[in-house]
Amino acid sequence: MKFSLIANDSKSNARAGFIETDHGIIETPIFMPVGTIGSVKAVHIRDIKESVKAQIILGNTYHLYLRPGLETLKGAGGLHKFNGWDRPILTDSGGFQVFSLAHRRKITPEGVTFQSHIDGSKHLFSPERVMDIERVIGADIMMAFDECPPYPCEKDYARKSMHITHQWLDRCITHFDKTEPLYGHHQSLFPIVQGSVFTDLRKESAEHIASLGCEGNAIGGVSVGEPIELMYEMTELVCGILPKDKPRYLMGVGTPANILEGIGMGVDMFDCVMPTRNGRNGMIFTRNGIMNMRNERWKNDFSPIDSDSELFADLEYSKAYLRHLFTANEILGPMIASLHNLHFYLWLVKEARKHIIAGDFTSWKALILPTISQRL
RNA sequence: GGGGAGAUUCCAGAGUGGCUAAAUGGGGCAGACUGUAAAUCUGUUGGGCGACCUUCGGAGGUUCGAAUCCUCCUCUCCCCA
Repeated sequence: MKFSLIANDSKSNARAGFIETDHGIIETPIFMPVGTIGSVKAVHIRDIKESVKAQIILGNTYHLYLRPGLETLKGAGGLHKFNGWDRPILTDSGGFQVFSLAHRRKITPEGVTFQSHIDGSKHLFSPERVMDIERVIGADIMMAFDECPPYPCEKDYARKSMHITHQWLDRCITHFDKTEPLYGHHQSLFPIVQGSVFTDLRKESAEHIASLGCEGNAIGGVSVGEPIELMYEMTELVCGILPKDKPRYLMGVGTPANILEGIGMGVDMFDCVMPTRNGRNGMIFTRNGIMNMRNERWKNDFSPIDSDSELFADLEYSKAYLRHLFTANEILGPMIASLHNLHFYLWLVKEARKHIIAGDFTSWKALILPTISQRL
């Protein structure tokens, strides 16, 4: 994997570049659609490629390990072959499930024991095991196994959790170095900065991560319910410490506004379930603001969903029709909204990249931010 | 013609003397959602800011008090001829 920077914004820390992987180039800053179980929910892979124009998608180690399972993934020849996505894939390690499935897991120094949410069976996720699974999945970018602590969280706990994450990281790196890719393409390992909302812990974690010389670095433990100001504060602090010549990935973020702010701080990669999950729940993001498509106000609005968009669905379907699909609980509603939101997110980061290169990112961001954040 | 069942708030459907503006669904309206246990979850749904006012097919009655008991009326459904 190779990361190259082609432009730096003069008024902010935003930068534009590209990542070269064996499955193709990723232009940064980039948004990565989330495809937890090997599917970006409600959207065809073909549409992810041709309409959304995504350059990399996510998969999740925990979910894919439980279902379909390693035998199937190995039999398919890895996730790329299994789901038909031939571009880069990043897999989250299951660290987020340590947080989101907190009531059915137990953390020990060895790793985390999960009780499957599917059939109740017990599974040990150790750093070594997670590396093995991510090798089987075959992701171009493998995330280290971490603990994502909740918010709020006591500082003592945050410190302990961070140290466990660092220890696990050592074991991840050791095991990663000992193992080989299974399908002939290069895989990279990204470590994750933790430290909750405590500046000294974040600093310590970021410095530790920065010293390891990995191919890219991630900021985790954000967007878990903390005030947005704290998320920004932590992101800015950590970006100032992580190496400039490696991609920075802000995990789980976020709203369109969060992403633009993150880009301004020097983040290169984002992922979030928001465009798909909120889309399935009737919320769509546009360059003119945010709409709840279930609201009565769209009932007789026969104008296109988004006349500024180039997406076929945005032009061919009306707001009234999309509202009808949602109120009728018709599956096409979530499909259109998910497609639309992903297309918008990818448009947003592409536009940001364009303005970084053109040198007017900061003024463009200031101009667009209030508009895309408003409720319609 | 004979016998039986029933009419409840937008709909379906509980409730059978006071704790009932009335369970529960559905529908409607609104909100939440940030490395996905999510096509999920939450709130609200007679009027009024309020002490209160108007509601359970219609009219009358019993009672301190009725959607709930009685009388008549109107309408609906089922079974037998």
